[in-house]
Amino acid sequence: MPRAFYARPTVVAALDLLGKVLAHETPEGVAAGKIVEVEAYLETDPASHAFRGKTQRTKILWGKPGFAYVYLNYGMYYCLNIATEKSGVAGCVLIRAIEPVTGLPLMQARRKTTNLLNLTSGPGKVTQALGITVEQYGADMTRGNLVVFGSEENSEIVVTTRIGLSKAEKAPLRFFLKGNRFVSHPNRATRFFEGSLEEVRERLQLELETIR
DNA sequence: GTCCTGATCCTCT
DNA sequence: GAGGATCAGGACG
Repeated sequence: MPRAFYARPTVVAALDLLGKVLAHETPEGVAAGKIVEVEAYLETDPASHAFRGKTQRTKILWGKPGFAYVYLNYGMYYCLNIATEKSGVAGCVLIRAIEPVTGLPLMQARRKTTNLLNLTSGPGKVTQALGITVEQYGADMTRGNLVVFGSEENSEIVVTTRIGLSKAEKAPLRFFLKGNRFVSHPNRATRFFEGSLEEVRERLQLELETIR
């Protein structure tokens, strides 16, 4: 997807990322999957790494959109985010789950499991399966080896709270494809509402006025 | 299925 | 020096 795709409000970009294909090419081969679950992190959001202001690690979130923000979580798992919003505004989308499309044997080898449903159903699993590490920090995702490209699919979207936050966060900023078996923790979070892309976007627009 | 724990290390205070 | 945007595996029902 082009830079302009990411240079939009984080929630809008996050919703549009659902159904797109995330691909990573390495010397080992290509691994790719359809994005089925994401979370939005906003500048004015206590749960966002951007909330406490720019640091060496997080300054990229204020930079140009479409670049990868990768960080090590809990000392052992990497999380992949894509920077959003125009330059000067922080925001990113966390890729939480994909549905395997290409490079299944490679992903299974990296994950050390053949169980399809356990391959990419979580942010740490996605990066492991695709071979994404801190090396991809700052990668331009509008071109190169780590990219997102379009697909036609359009299904119902479910809106919930985000997963695993210690700070009490009740914002409707996690989105996933309804009924998709590759979503992580389908029932753990508080469910707000669901609907088509258009319906969800409209309803969130109302909610967002109180968030932003 | 649910709940709980341990692993492990970078980042910011 | 504390605290994570997590995961796997075990206990238990």
